[in-house]
Amino acid sequence: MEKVVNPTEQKNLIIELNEGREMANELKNQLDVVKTSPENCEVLVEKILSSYDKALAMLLTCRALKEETLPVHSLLVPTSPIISEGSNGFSKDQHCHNKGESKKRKILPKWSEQIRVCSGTGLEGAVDDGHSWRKYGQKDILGANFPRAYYRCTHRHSRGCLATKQVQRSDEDPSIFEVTYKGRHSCIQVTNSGSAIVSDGKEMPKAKKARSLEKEDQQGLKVQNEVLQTKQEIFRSFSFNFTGVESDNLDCQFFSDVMKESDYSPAFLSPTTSESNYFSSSCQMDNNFGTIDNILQISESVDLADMISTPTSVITNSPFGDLDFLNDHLDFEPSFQLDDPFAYFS
DNA sequence: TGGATTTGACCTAG
DNA sequence: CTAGGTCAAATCCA
Repeated sequence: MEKVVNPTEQKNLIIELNEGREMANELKNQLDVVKTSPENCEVLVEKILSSYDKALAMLLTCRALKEETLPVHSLLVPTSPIISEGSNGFSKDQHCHNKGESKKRKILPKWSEQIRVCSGTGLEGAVDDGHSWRKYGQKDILGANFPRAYYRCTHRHSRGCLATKQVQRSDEDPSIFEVTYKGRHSCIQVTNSGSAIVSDGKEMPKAKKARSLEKEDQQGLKVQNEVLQTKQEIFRSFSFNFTGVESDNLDCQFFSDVMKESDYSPAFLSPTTSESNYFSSSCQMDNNFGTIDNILQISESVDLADMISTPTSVITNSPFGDLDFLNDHLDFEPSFQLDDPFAYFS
C-alpha cells in the first residue's frame, strides 16, 4: 500500500497516536499505584480513546474521500471464506444477487459492526442505527445458538433502497450483536435525536417500533429505542472534518472500504444529510467511549472473522483497541512505531 | 386498514 | 446436498 495521507494529516495523526501512547503509559503507571482512583484511570482511558478515535478518523476521512472518486465496483472487496469456529458463520461469504429482488445473491457493498451492549444498561440486545428496517426473515444458523435476523430498508420498494442488514447475536457473549450491513441506503433517513425520521419527513411510529423491539427481545434480539441515541453517541466519537482533507489524502485504503461499502456512506460522505450527525464536520470528540458501555466496531466483513474469533479482545477494549483488523489493510510491520506509522504502510 | 413481523418454502452458491 | 439468503402469504397490532 502506498503512503496514506498528506503531511499535515500525517503529522496530526502521529501526534494523536503518540498522545494515546503516552496516556496509555501513564495509565499503566497509574495502575501500578494502588491508591490511584478509578476516576483518574477513567479519565486517562477516555483521553486515550479520544486520541485513537481522532487518529483513526483522520485515516477514515482520507480514505473515504478517495474512494468517493472510484467506481463502486472497484470498492468491492471479495469476502473471505474464513469462518471461525463459533462465529455463527457471520462472516461467511455472502455473494450477491444480480436480479435485484430475486433470490440470487447480490453484489452489494458489505461491512460489519460488532455492537456490545452491557447488561444493566437497559440496552441489552439493542441493535438500531437510526435507519428504519423491516425484518424480512430469520434463520437458524448452523452452529449458532441464536437465529440470524434479516432486515431490509423500509423504503426498499418506495425508494428502491437496497440496504439490508443481518443481526446475529454472539454465542460467546450474548451481549454482543454482530451486524452486517449490505448495500447502501439510497434513502436518507436518520435523526439526530433518537427518533427515526425518514427522508419524507415521517417519523417512525415509536409504538410500533417498540413493539417490534419487544418481539425481538423474545427471541434474543431485543432492540430498544435507546440504542439509537447510544449509537449516535458512538458515531459522534468518530466525528471528523471533511473540509480539511486534501485530495492527496486519498491514499488510505482501509477505512474507506468500510465507509464506501457501508450503508452509512451517504452519511459519512455527505454532510448535508441528517446522518451527518454521526460524522459531523466539527471533528468533535466527546469521549463518549468512556461514558457508555457500548462498544462498536466497524470492519469490513472480511475482517469480521478475526473479530469474531476473538470477541473478547475486541469488545473489552476500545473500539480501536484491537487493531488487528487494521493489519489486513495496512500491513503494519510487527515493530510498528508510532513515531512514524506511515513508514509502515505498504 | 395499513404497515410490520413471522415463518415455511424456495432459490442459489459452494 | 446443505446452508444461507430471500420471498411472500399469513398473521399481528396500533
